[in-house]
Amino acid sequence: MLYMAWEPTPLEQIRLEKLDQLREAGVDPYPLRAERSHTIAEALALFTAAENEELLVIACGRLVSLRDMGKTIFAHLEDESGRIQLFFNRDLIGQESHQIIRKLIDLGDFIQVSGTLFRTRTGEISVRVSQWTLLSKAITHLPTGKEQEVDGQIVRYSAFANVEDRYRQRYADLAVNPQVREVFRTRARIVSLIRRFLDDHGFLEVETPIMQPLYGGAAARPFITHHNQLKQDLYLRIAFELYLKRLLIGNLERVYEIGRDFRNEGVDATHNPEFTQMEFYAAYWDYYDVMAFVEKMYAFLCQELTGGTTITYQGHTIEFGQPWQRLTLRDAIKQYAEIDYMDYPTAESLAEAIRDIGGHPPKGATWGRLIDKVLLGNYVEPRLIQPTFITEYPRDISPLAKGIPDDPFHVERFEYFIAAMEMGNAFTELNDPLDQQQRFEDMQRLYAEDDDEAHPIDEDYLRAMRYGMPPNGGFGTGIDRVTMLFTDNTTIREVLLFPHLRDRE
RNA sequence: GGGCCAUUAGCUCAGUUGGCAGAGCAGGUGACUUUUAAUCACUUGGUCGGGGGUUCGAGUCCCUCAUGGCCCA
Repeated sequence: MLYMAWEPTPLEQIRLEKLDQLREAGVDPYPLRAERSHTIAEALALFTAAENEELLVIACGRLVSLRDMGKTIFAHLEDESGRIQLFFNRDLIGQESHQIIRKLIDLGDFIQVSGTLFRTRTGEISVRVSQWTLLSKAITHLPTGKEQEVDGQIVRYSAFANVEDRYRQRYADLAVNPQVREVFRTRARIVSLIRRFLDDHGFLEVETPIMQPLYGGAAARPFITHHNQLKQDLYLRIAFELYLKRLLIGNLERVYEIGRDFRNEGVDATHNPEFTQMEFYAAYWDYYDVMAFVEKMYAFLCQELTGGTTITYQGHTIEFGQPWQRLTLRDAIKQYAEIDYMDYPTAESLAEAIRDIGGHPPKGATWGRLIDKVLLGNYVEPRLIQPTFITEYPRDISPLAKGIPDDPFHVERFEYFIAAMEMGNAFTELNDPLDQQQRFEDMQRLYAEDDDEAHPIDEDYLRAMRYGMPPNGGFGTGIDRVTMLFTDNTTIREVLLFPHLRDRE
C-alpha cells in the first residue's frame, strides 16, 4: 500500500487544536495507564441481576454517541463486550471537568469512567459518572454517523459502507461495524474448533516450510523469493502436501497443519494471493475413511457454531445432520451435462462434444482438464448446494492420488462441494514410489513448462517415498471458504482482515 | 484478457434536456436541569477519482488512465 504524507483535514485541524487545549488544561490526552473493574457486558449483567445502585464500576471504551443537554450530558460508551449509557452531571463532576467534556471531548475518543449504575427515567441502565479520564484522543473522526438501538438492533443512519474503503481501512471498518468484528470472531472459532476436533482424534499439529526450494502438491503458480546469503531462489509454498506426507514416512501417523498458502494467480471474489489452508494425512485410511471423517467434522463445526445441524447460506438451508450425497464425477457429469465422457476418450473428441452442448473448451486442454474445469466447473458445481462428495477423478490431473484397480482413467480422489463452492480436495494417497516417479514424468510430458500443472520433479520426495510410506488418506480445505460458508459471505475479502488490493495513488 | 457499472463534503447519497454544486448525519457557535437519530437557532466545509477533448458554458457529452464492484473467458 502507498502511504501519502498526512495533511490534516479541516476537521482534523479542529481536533489538533483541542489536543493543545487539553494539554493547556493539564489533561494528558494519551496517559500511560488505564484501569477497569468490569467490562460493559459484565457491568450490565451485574446490575440487571441485582438492581444495586451502590455498585461502583470503572469502565473503559470508545465514545459512540454524545448528547449535550446543558447541565447534563448523555453519551454511550462501547467496549468489545457491549455499550452502556453514561450520565454526566455538572454537580457531580465539577464545572471544569464538565466544560472539558463539552468543549474538548469528541466521538471516537477513548475514555475511562467510574460511577454507580442506575436506571434513567426511560429505564436505560446508565453509569452516573463521578470521575472520568481521557485515555486516547482521536484526531480523525470515525467514518460513521448517528445510530440508535431499537429492540437490541443497532440502526445506523450513515453507515461506513464503501467496500473499497472498508478493506483499505479495516481498522475503521472494525471500529464502527460490530457485525464485521463478529465475522472475525466466528473465523477464530472455526479455526479453534477444527484444531480441537483434529487434536481429539489423535492428529499432531505440525509446521512445515513456507519457503521451499521446490514447490508442489497443487496446480498453481508460485511466488518466488530469494535468500541473499545463500544465493538461493525459494518458492512460497502452494500446498503443504509433500512435506506432510514426508512425516508419515517418518512414522508420524496422523498429522495436520493450518497455515498460509501462496498462489500467484488472479484476485477475485474467491481468490486471494495468500489464503489459509488446512491439510491432514492419516495412515491406514483411504478416501472413504476421509469422507466419513469430514462429515463428522462438519457436523461438529455446525453443532458448536449454531447449536444445530443446519446453516442458512444465501437463502439456502444447508444440512449437516446426515451422510452427504456421494456421486462419481462421471455420473455427476452425465446427470448435469448429459455427457458420458467415457464415450470420448481423447481430448479432441471430448472438446468436440463440449462444443456440441454449447460449451467453450479452452485450447490445448487435456482430457482431465476438460472434465475438471469445463464439465465439472460449469455444469455440475453450480448445482451442488447440499454437501456433496464428487469422487473418482481423471488420472492426468491427479498425480498424487492412487489409481483405481483395473481403471486406467481414474484415481481415488474426491472434491467436496457445499453451496455451489468447491470446498476441498482429498485422495487415497499414492504411496508407490515407482508409480509416483512415473506420474511425475508423465506430468512433465503432458504439460508445458509454464502450465499450472507442470512442476519440477521433487527428487527428495521420491527418495523419502522409497523408504516406505504407509497407505494413507489425505485432505485439504480452505479455511477462508469454510468461514464464508458459516458467516454467509459471498466474497473471500469479507473473511480476510486485510485482503489484497492494488496500490492506490 | 473481454464486457458492463460505479467514483460528488469526513460518512451515506441526490444532482432533470449541458446553465450559479445540494441534503441528512458528522463538524463549529450558541440555547437547553434525565436525553434516546435529543431538540432549537445560526453556521463552516468541494481539485465533482486523475488527465485530455467538444462547447459560449461540462458533475452531466466524448477519449484516456486509475481504483473498486459485478459478469464472462
